[in-house]
Amino acid sequence: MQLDKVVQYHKALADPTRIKILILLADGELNGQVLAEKLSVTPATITHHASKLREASLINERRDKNTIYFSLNDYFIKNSASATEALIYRRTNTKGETEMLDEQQLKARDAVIRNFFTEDGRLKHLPGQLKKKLMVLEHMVSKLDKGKKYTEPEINAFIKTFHEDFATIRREFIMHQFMFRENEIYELNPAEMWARWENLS
Amino acid sequence: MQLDKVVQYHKALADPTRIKILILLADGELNGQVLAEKLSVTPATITHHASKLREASLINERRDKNTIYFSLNDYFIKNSASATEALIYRRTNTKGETEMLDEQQLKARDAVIRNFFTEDGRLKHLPGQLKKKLMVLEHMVSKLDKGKKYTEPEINAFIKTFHEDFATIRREFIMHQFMFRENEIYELNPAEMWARWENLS
DNA sequence: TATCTAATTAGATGAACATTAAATTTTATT
DNA sequence: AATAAAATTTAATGTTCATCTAATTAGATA
Repeated sequence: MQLDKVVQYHKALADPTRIKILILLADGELNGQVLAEKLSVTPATITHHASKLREASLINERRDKNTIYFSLNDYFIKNSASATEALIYRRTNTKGETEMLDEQQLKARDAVIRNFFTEDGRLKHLPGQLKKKLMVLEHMVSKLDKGKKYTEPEINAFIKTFHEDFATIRREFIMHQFMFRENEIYELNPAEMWARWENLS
Repeated sequence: MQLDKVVQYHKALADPTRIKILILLADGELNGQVLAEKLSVTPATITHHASKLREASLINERRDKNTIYFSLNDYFIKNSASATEALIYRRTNTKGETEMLDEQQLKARDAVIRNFFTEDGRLKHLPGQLKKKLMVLEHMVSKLDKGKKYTEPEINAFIKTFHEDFATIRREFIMHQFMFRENEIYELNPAEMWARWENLS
């Protein structure tokens, strides 16, 4: 269940030492000893915090000889927050207010789809802007069957009908929780798809 | 220091029971007993969690006779996350991606304003949709002087130039933190107004 | 005033967790 | 093979915290 993920993410950020680590890493990668020095704690403490940050996908690690350098996983930091929101405001838009803005939103989405896909339905490239990217991902994922389980090669093949770089896009599917992965099997997130980017805004 | 605030906010969300409370409140206000019942905990536990959520400004409370009803503080839930980001990445927006959607957002806002106000600037009614409501509230509040202090009758009179139901709208101002109230004196929230709903999207 | 209901407080318990020192592991260097 | 450097693990300690029960407070009603 995704509740655990959200809790885990916030736990990771619910400690001053860990926040300070992230702030330090925002200026560039650092190794454990240096972090320990700067924060006046022992290396063991850094190891401890690093594992929590790693489990929440907030940092990356790179080994060079004996030394492990930590760096921010900007991507997750920027996007995990919206997962909380999406969890809290899960329900679809209940009130029947279908006014102009909604129509414009629909138009905007169509424009984005037309803009980022070719006539024969191939993806040109992933949008940089979060909201547009979500629209694009949602468009692709909407072609999958709800409830059906897919193997990784199947998912790869599916994505390749849109774009060569299946690895990146597959990662985006997971990261934005359009899909779940459980022991090598992929499945669509049962939540309403449209609610995703509409509720974010 | 703002680090504490950020840590406090994430601590508030770093517990499954509290997340569940927020999810329940997303469907509308509930009192302590009902929450306790739905979550299979004692009322004392709810009191405990409510105080944490309150300290992080994630919920509002309303008293009716013996009963206290809790509701979401949507505004804080949506915006506190970006405070974390701002703390970690002190620098401003680097990417120059100014594409179509932003322009459409501006157009959309204008459309909402035109839609909910008459030609002579009166408010027809408050939108039900959060985003639109924020636009409408911001539009009104932008006519007030930043830094100036207002008495309650002054605020009421001001609101009545837009709409008869000053009580509701005044409450909305406070609830969505466009204004502060401190011993019967009202004042504009010094935060940038535009940042408010733009950051939501 | 007495009574009812909802909420809060106080104190207790057990689990989770941040931190450290000391021992161990990993990887590279001589 | 021996040594050095960085990271990790282990075990211990003290703190924070979620939860409960029982007692108390606050507000409303009869």
